Amino acid sequence: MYSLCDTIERYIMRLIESSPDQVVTIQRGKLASEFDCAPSQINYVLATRFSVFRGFIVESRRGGSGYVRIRKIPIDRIEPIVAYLEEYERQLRESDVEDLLSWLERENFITHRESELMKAAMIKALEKVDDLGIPPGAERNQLRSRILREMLLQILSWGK
Amino acid sequence: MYSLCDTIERYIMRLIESSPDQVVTIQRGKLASEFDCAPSQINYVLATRFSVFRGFIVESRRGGSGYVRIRKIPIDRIEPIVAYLEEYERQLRESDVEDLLSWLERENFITHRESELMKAAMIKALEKVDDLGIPPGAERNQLRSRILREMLLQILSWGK
DNA sequence: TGGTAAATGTCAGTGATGGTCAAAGGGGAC
DNA sequence: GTCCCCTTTGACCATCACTGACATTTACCA
Repeated sequence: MYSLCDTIERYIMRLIESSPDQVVTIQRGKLASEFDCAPSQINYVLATRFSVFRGFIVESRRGGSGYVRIRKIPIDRIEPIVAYLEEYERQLRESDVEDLLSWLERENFITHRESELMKAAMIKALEKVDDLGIPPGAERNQLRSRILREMLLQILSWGK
Repeated sequence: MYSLCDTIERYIMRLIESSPDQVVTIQRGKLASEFDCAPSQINYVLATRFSVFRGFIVESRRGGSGYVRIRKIPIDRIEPIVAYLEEYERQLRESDVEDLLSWLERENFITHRESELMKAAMIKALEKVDDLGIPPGAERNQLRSRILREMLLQILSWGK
């Protein structure tokens, strides 16, 4: 039932976890031929599974001796996250929210239950509010951001 | 006389019961062709027989290697929440929210932190959303109600 | 200096899933 | 027979995985 995408994700994740610095450097072409897939498939995995909202930073270099480096972001303070969110407020999609929450959960800022609660408020509750005059799109994403912002500030006040 | 709906229900139920974790993962298309019916029939079965109110959680993923996962949840003493949920579908003032949350907390349905999170989403976040075209009053109360509803459903799925 | 080989990035397109909703179908109570 | 509620279907939509053509960047060497 696992897709190739899932398999590659778990492979990279294992590499990172077994690294002392939570960093791994790979070569896109080599990895692609190991898994017998198109090189761009690796980019897809990186984009969907190792995004900033999931707590990773991906750097790369092209050309001769090029590489892709995936780094797990260490967080011990949550303020930078709030700042980051305020900067990108207008572009916060549902999937970004989900990714961020699972990151916060993984880092023990919030419990699984708290994550589920927040998801309910920011995703489920906003799925069908057209009748309240809140159509899908920018406006709804902004409302979502407001709710997230307040909840994060609440979490911030707890400390870790 | 069993309907197709009943047959599929019992089939899924057997799968769940014979699973150690009370979880089963299926593919909508495959199941539909096994029972030689429209795929949406599966959705109907899920919606009518495996709802939260009957003690199940259904997750799914679309696209290639998509799936539908049905999980049985332990439910215990959740009737008061359901009752509240159905009664207060309409509108909720801030004070209503406060009252409900302190009750839920007192009854150990939620923790203090969870209560604070919910307050952040339903009170603080909705204090200044005029610029998003959501003026104070009925409309905002309805939005608050939607958020509460989804969060309560989430709590309900946890049991106690 | 400039050209070439070797990497990675981007993006739109395709196929495979599952979701939604309105409308048709069917069986029992009366 | 009629009505009503539950079932069942089909058309259409949304999402996800994956690919391939093409673009961009870099190192190295003549």
